[in-house]
Amino acid sequence: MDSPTDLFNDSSPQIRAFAPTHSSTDLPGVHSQPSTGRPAFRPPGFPLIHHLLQPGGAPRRLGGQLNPNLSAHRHLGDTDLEEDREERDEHVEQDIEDGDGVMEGEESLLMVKKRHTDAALAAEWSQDVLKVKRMKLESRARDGEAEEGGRRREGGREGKRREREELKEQLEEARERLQALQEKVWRAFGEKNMAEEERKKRNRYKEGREGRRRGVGLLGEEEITEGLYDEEDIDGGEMEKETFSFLSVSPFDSFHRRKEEKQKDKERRMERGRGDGLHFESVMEGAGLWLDCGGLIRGDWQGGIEEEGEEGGQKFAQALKLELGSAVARVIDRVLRLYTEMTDFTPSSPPAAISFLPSDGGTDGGRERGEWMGLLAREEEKMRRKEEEKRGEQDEEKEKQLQKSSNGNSLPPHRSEPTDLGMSLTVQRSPDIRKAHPLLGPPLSAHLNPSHPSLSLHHPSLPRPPPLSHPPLLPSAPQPKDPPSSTSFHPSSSSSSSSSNSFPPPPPPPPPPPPPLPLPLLHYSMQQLFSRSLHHPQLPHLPPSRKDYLSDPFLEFSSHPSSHPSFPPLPLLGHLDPSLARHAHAGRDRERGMRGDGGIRGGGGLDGELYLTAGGTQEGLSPCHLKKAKLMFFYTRYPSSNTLKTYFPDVKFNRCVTSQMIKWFSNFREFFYIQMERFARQAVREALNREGPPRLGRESQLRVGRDTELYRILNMHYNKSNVYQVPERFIEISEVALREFYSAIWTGRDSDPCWKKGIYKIICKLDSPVPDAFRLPGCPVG
DNA sequence: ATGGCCCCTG
DNA sequence: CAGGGGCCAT
Repeated sequence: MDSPTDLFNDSSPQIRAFAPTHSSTDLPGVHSQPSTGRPAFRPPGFPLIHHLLQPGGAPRRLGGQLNPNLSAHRHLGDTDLEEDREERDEHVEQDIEDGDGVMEGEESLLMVKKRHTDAALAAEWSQDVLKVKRMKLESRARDGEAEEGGRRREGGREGKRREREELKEQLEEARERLQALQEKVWRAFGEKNMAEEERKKRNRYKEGREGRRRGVGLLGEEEITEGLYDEEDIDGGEMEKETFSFLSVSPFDSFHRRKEEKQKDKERRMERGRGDGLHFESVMEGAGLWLDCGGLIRGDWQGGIEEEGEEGGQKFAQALKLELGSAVARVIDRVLRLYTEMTDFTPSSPPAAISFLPSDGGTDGGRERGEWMGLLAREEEKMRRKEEEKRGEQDEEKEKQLQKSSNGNSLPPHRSEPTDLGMSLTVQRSPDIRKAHPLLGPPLSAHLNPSHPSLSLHHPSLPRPPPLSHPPLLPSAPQPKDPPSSTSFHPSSSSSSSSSNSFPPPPPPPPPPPPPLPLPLLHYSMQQLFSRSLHHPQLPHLPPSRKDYLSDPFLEFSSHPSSHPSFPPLPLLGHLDPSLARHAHAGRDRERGMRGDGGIRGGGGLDGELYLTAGGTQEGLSPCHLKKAKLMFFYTRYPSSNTLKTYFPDVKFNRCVTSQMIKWFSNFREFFYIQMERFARQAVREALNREGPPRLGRESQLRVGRDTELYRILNMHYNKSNVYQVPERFIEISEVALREFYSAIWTGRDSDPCWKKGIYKIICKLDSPVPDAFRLPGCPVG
């Protein structure tokens, strides 16, 4: 996984160390492998915090008297960590051999762990830190004394022993505290939700920092050591490792016998040293020594192995602790910086970075991740805060959108299609057959024919000006139909003409009717608003994108050989009506968004339908897809499943979806043929009623001009919003179907139960290619 | 047996 | 427009 930790090479070992894997190699005995050429008492690579994270872990062999509690918590370490550590500090290992290092490790552990405790624990922890610091000071003083004692052996044996005992007591106390903290941590982890955890972590972190600062007041060298590693990440990493090794108990496991001896010796010395006062001089000496611990600890530690190895180890451990504390902080800061930089560069949800953060307070995983979380508490917090902010913003936006969409749902319903159909049907029954059926009457054809050429010339798409340059042209464009002429001869002029007038002119089109599906509408509204909010600011920059996503495909489409330019460019639509423009923009935005994976996307539609989808493709079909399918029906009445897949790239096709879409087209055809049959029968009746030779005006009458009722009905059904120009090809095919039906009815073939199949075959062959614009996801037009 | 289509119904 | 039944081809 790509995490900022990868950028920080020195940190990676620790990350691995936190891995929950426990292998037999973690056993104490395995740690000292001859191949490594390391001393047998080489400390294991147990992460400092590991045992904290695994409270229930199987206790290992007791690691000697010094760390009974710790050993109880001991858990198998991580082989990787061990390996990494093998390549590094040896002095640490030796120092760990001395049990005194455990305390230091515990402190570090606490420092890390404190981030997982709640505020109260944090306070407690601060106290602990102070206490440990004091212990450090004391031990330092003792160390100094010990060094001096090395020179003047004769004195202070008893004092030493006393010191040791004190140290031991303190250590025990620290361990107890640690245990308590650990328990609290577990409880907190189990009970608190993530938000609380994060908040508390922040508080804890603050407190920890404060505690550290306070500690600095006592131990000035901490600051200095921090400075040491300010520029040296490697050193910091080493220090981190050392810290972890301090916690590890394996040295005790491996050499518990030796430790016992040492412990006894220590106690003896402690008792000895008790009598000796702590000299400030020695303290300073020790401090000075620790100042150099970054690089010289080794020698110091080597000295520690000797008679006073415990003391030296203690000193070393303390120094290490100090440096580790600061180094860890540095590491964290550095990682944080790196991480924040990364996140800054990828503001839109850096998955990798986020993934590395255990954002979800998982129980088990959270524990294991917890260590690293602790180390990276700061980064994590920042990241989480960022994420939270992002989420909060998104949620806010979603809520807003939902609200808006809910408001949008309350849009007034618009004229329903059944009304038109019903009107046409009533017209059909009207006594004036000529009016009701423009296809039949000679006067109708006479009127229609002359009007047609002019109508075709008026197609707005043909002389379409550059989208943005000539908005004024739009109003006249969409519907070439001439209202007066149509009304003059159109059947049921009163009702149908009014209705026909209402649908053709897009310039001030009535608000599109809300789709019958409330849920999709909701999604749509949200999506639409989302798109709008996202891209409205981009409107000034639209020209290029518009060209990429809209104009080009539609120009292609317009120049399609099989069809006249029937799809007005979206920019034009935008000028036609703000609402249409909005739809167009939404659709375009959607299309753009759909191309990307993972983005919120959905089918946005003219009638306002969008689906929020999680993946790159949509599981279900949205009203937008239905609309698109209807528009596609203008070109293909019998699309294959492959065709559908080609033109619905944003749909994740499965059996259900495919069958549903096939069913759509089946329904489209059904409606289409029903209308054809109906008008064909009407024409037949009219022709019969005319008493004249039906052939006379049949060819001219059986046509589907843009000014005919049949056209209006079809347009209403497949292009309800009338945003698209119905392809001329579709009109031609409609005429073919109408004539076929008329012919079949006229000749009485309709008596055959399968008489329609022949017509179906004919129409099936008349499918024309779908414009490439439909290959884009979403609706080609709002 | 399966899938596609048509037809009918709600 | 969806669902169910029937038919037909594979």
